[in-house]
Amino acid sequence: MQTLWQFMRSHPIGGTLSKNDWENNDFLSVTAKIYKPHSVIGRQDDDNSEIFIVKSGWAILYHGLLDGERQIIDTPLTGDIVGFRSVDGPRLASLASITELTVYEISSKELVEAILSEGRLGKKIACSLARLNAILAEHLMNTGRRNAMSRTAHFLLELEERLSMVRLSAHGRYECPLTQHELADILGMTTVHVNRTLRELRKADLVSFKAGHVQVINRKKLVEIAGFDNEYLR
Amino acid sequence: MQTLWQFMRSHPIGGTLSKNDWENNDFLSVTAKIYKPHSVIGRQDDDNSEIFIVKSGWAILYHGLLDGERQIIDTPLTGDIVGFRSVDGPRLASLASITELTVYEISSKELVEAILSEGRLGKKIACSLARLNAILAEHLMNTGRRNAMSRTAHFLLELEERLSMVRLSAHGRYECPLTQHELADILGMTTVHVNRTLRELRKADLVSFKAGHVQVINRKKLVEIAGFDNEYLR
DNA sequence: CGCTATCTTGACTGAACTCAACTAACGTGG
DNA sequence: CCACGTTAGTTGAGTTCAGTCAAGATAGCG
Repeated sequence: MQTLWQFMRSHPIGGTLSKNDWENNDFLSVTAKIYKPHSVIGRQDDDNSEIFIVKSGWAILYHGLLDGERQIIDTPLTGDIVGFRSVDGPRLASLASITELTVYEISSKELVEAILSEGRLGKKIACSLARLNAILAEHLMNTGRRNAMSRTAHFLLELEERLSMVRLSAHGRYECPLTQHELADILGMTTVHVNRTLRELRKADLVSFKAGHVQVINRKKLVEIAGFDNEYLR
Repeated sequence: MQTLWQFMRSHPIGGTLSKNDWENNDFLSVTAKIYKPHSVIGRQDDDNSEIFIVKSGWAILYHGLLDGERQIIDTPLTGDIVGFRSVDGPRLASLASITELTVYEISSKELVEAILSEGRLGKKIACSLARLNAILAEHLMNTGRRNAMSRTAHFLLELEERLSMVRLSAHGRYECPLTQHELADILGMTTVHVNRTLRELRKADLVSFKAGHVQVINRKKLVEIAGFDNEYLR
């Protein structure tokens, strides 16, 4: 059992709040819950209204379409908020763990009440949502206006940047537990084409993705063909 | 010159606040500014940090890529917030008017201060951003996992729903001042293909888009091929 | 050791793009 | 008021990038 102030200090939401700020607010308690790899944490269309904040591990947030296809909306990482809705209602997307995943689970109603009585929390949540917005907008450019190469390159660079911010990447290297199939559902491509594209990227000595390990080889060129600008992740 | 409470009562952000709620807060004044059709209200990469709230008219929020392509992120409508960022920094996208456009312009810094001192504002902003998130996620499904037909159908249904909420659509009819070229940049397609797709939709007696006028003809079938569920717009 | 998930590759297909030409609508200035 | 330029929309022919289908390789696991 922990209070929310602990979350507030986690990256990338930032830690401008001291523990003291929250002493009168520990009614807003959160439990850190641990899930096994490949478990479903929250299911699309379900009515349970918890909000999740990722503490550690990899997850995917996805929406299944009627024809059996799915689109992965985002890969929430440490500090990211999932499931906040503008109104009461069913979940719009499912959250599933990829690795072992630790999440804070907060009652939606209690979080809203806490926002009402503590402006700093409202600000943090708003900022976090604004950042997610920017990420989604960038994914939209990816699927809408970039070809397979530049799209894949862009996403791998995004991951590198996001992971750096939570100390999970350095020197262009990081662990990425996503399968090519999952990558395909993120990028709006087929598994087969993801495979070919990764081969191309490797052959061009730009970036390699093998056995869950990503290594940026030629950052300058990669950034160029991806049209990558990290400003949106700040 | 108006105070922000006026905005708060506008759809779809909802009007749970009374004028009284804001009497001690009219330091947060906002000016409603009117722009001519096809003017640029805020430019990508610029450092001015106003936040815009659309009062009336049509606008597009877009991001230009290096190769001259652009992706339209959203078409903000009455009540929608544009330009809120998680940190200080340049604009991530440009905002341009399509029709005559009236927007409230609010200093980013002042808005954040107001959020800090008034929880209800923070809640409203957070909810508004969460809704935008849901819209972007849906656009992502569109470009990532739906074909031209169902993608176009989906967007036309989204517009119908969003416009209904601000009383600008009824009985499946609404005015839409977007060109096919703009539609293409929203949907991640080419102008030519948008044209062909609209013809198909018309020929199948599903929906017609002619001369800025949209008419849903067979809603049931249209919803079906689009895989449309309006829940995300609530 | 066999089962299953993941990855890889090749051959073929097709949805959407490109290029190009033409029509329609509109505005504006001579 | 018509001539001209400009923007928007339309259509056809040919191309291409990514998808589909199918088969095999690899590897992790119970």
